[in-house]
Amino acid sequence: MPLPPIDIPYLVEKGYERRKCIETSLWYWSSDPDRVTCGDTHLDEYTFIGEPLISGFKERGLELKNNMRERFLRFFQLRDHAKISPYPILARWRDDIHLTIASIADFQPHVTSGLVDPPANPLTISQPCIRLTDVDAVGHSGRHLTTFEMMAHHVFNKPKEGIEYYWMNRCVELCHELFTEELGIDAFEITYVENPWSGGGNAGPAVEVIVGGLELATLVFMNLEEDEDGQYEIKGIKYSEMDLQIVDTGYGLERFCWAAAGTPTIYEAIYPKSIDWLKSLCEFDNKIKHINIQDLDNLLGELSKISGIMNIEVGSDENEIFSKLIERLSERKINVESEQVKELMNTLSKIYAIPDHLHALCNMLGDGLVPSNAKEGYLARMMSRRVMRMRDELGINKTLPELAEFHLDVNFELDSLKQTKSGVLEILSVEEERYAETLRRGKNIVSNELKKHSKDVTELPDEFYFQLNDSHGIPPGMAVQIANNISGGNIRLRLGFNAEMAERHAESVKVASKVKSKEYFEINPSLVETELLYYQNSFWFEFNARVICCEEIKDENDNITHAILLDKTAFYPEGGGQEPDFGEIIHPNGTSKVLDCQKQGNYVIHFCDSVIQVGTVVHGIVDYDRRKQLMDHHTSVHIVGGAARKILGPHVYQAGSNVSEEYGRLDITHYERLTREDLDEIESIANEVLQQVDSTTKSELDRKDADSIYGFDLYQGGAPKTKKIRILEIGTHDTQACGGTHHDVPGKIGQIRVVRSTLVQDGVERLQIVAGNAALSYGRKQDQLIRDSSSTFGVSEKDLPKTSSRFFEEWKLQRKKIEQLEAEIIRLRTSGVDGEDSSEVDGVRIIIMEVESDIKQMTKMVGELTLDPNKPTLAIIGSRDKGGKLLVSITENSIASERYNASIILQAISKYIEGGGGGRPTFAQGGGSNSDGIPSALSAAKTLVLGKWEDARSENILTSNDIEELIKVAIKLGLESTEIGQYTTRVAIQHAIADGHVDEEEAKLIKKAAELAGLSPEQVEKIFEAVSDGKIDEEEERILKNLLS
RNA sequence: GGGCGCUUAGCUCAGCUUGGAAGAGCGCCUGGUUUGCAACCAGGCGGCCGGGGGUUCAAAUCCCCCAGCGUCCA
Repeated sequence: MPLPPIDIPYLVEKGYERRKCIETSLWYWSSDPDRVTCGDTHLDEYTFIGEPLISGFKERGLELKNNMRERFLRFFQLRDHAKISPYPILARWRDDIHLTIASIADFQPHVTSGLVDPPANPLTISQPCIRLTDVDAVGHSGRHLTTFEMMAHHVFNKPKEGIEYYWMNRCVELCHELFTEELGIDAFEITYVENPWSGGGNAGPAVEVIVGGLELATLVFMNLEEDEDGQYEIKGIKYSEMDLQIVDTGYGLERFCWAAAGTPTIYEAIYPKSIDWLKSLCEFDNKIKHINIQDLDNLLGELSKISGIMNIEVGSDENEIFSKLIERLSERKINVESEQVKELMNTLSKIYAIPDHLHALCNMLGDGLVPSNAKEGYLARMMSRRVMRMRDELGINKTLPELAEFHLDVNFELDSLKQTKSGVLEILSVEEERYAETLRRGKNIVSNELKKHSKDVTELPDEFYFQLNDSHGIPPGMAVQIANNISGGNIRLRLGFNAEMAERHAESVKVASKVKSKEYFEINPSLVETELLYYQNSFWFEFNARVICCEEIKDENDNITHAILLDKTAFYPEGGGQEPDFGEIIHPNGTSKVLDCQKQGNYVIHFCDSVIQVGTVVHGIVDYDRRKQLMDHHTSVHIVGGAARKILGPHVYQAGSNVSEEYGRLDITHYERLTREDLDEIESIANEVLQQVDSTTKSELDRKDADSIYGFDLYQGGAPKTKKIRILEIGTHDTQACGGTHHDVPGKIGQIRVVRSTLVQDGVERLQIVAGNAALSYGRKQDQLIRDSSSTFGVSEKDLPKTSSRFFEEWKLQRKKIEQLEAEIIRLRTSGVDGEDSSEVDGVRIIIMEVESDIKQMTKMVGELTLDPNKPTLAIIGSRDKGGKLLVSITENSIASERYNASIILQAISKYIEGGGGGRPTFAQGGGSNSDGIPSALSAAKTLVLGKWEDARSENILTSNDIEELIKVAIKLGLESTEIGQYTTRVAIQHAIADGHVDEEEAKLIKKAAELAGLSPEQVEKIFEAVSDGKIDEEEERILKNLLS
């Protein structure tokens, strides 16, 4: 069933009525008898523009925000709410969102799930938030912001435990008092709209508080949780009541300020100095001079009123919006042209959006975020690029750090930031450089694309714009501008293109799959949870315990056969980046090796190589050397992390870590590459800590207390998921929540070396650390490397760098020398080919030879042979290299290239090496798998090109089949000759003699042979007559044999 | 987390569609020109075409895998 109607006796008392909105059909409460809408419809325009609804606030900007916030918080403090300091804007205590998007986000999921107590109850807070979903509307609508403060009062009721502070009625009462008594808003202007809220697995009735057409607050009464069998249904999802009943309110600080200022847009209320500054920087007055607008403020006010009720959404058609705007304006007797308004809005929207974006950016960076091309860091990059793009479009000649510095000075309380001002500016300066690089590359790509089109092209392919945007970060509008700058052309973007692109992106969005934690086997929940001895003392290595479960299992590691649970253990299971303990378990029937150790729920599973009887008491022994080394590395990781933060700045945050026996690995966020000097400094500080900090402090605190004592930098190892938090303090150097095992005395580590750093992701550097014994053996290994290398060179260790670079230089010189000599050999080889390898046919030099070179040298050779146009040459060379290589090359544009075709010749001869090949008519190469066929291939070439058909037959190198094939090729090439005629005739005669029979074809050939043999016409005729009867007698055979010789 | 693009000379990049002798511009070196510099002219040096597999006679080019970088979207 749907939620029941809301009953608010307090409002009834105050003369409010519950009515149904004629536009939205939502139920709302109002004390204005004439009201027919809920207040938040396209019929309700802002009533406060020029006539502030909240009185008594003359100031603007930061001061206005400060005073308004103070009024709000004090109001609730005076009514039994504890004031809570705002949480960070980066929601690092959560792993489902990057940014804090609402005040309630501070308490999710740990408090809202009931796991952890709230920091106070009831409480009030003003929480800075960032929401980037409507980023495109910022500056255009007059009210959208990406960054804002959500003021709130929260209550966490637990009726079952008798904890009940207040619920719906009192909440509305507080809200109503705040608006009417504290801020002096006319009750007639306020409507309360019922609109159930749901999200993130929770839901409940909710009331939107609309004042003067603007939603100033939302009061949510979260008392439902998602439940398939639940009795309530909201937006198709079923819910049931939960134990916790939460009052979740949200009051928009900036909207309060706007309602108090009555400025045309929200931006003028909160960023007035920035807007004035930007206007003067881009010479706004000059820009709008030609637009000829009489009363700008009036126009803007009306525009804002209209756009406030028009619900401008991203992707809606720009032209349609503007024509509607013009229509509405003319109804108000303001006559302007569409183009004028468009131009004005295009400029103003950027002037409005820049301070908003800078505010979000400074908030993020101020909280220690490092820009990146992935994850939360990308959000900062996106915002900074938006700012730079708008700045460039306005023609403002200021760097990003300059813009940010002004913004920080004017709109921020600097001491509230974690990051230093210079840190923020330095990071932005790096971002600006990277943006310039992206732009430069983009220009290159556009320019290359233009080369593909004619000069008067007016449209570029869609695919080009899509790719330029998605892969190279250049939006279509900018691409067009760049293109026109380069070509001076008249390229335009197709209408509706941007909307199409947004649609395309929407299509490609897929739902991310949830990762399930691994289950090794099903554990009976009645079994007692494992008592963790390693937390009681991290140097507890031997213990007695009782086996409570032994399960036979299969594992990748063949030696592991059984999973064993004990009632208590000193074996540390893999977790928090620390690898598991190994060791052995001694039991009455022998000793089992512990080869792996994992945690599942609250159980520690020991993976062993043999069975142990359930119920037996066993003695566990943890491998001390391994554990000591793991602790050396793990504690070192914390020490190095603290040292890096000291050296590099407060933005250094742990982005992951891994601890093994060989080394420790620590990923930290940082905005530029680390130098060896940086690493040396970090290393030095880390080692100082070993000297100076006598002992570490380990404690276990309630989440609520840990948050308030240490703050949220505590959770660098990941979002905490438990009620109790284990904390490791290393003096004043570093404090972290960590479930790993650690030294009590840091000095026991001995020494720490930061071996190297690598970039694992944009904005994340990985430090590799060795400590304790691993540091010692690392040093030894390094020494060994140097000893080995220097003994190879036969020099002392200190001469190694000098010697190795000398050797390297010499090696390069000698390699060059070898190449030169090889070239020389080729020249010699090719200049001396006039012997048996070379001959001449009708003015073309023919070179056919076998060489002992690879294909690269061969190509150089034929280059030498055929590049001279004064010496028309056909070169055919073969080599036995790699299954046989053949190369045919012909001097281009010469009589040789007219006569021969390299590709055809190559194909005719490459079959002798059982291969193939191809190429151009003047250059062809091929290879095969039978290098012994090279001589046959080359003599085939000789036969073909030199016409030595007789030699081929008599020398018996080629079979008659081969020769017949070659003859076909010769005819294809147009290389017919007397000898081909003679040869084919001879073959015909032989056939005739052999089978004692002559057919018509053979007869003709024999006649031709006779002619070519120089017989007189009479003799020829006689022979022809003799054989043309189809039979051959003895006399005729004698004549034919004569012919053959 | 997902999509797309890129990786070739010291630098910036063509070449890949359609496999067949690795290119251009800048820089560097030598020479010419010049009082000298810049500019110009001629010549030269400089490449495991990111790594690994595969297809093919033949791969910078086609296919698969990996890495790095970039970029858009979550």
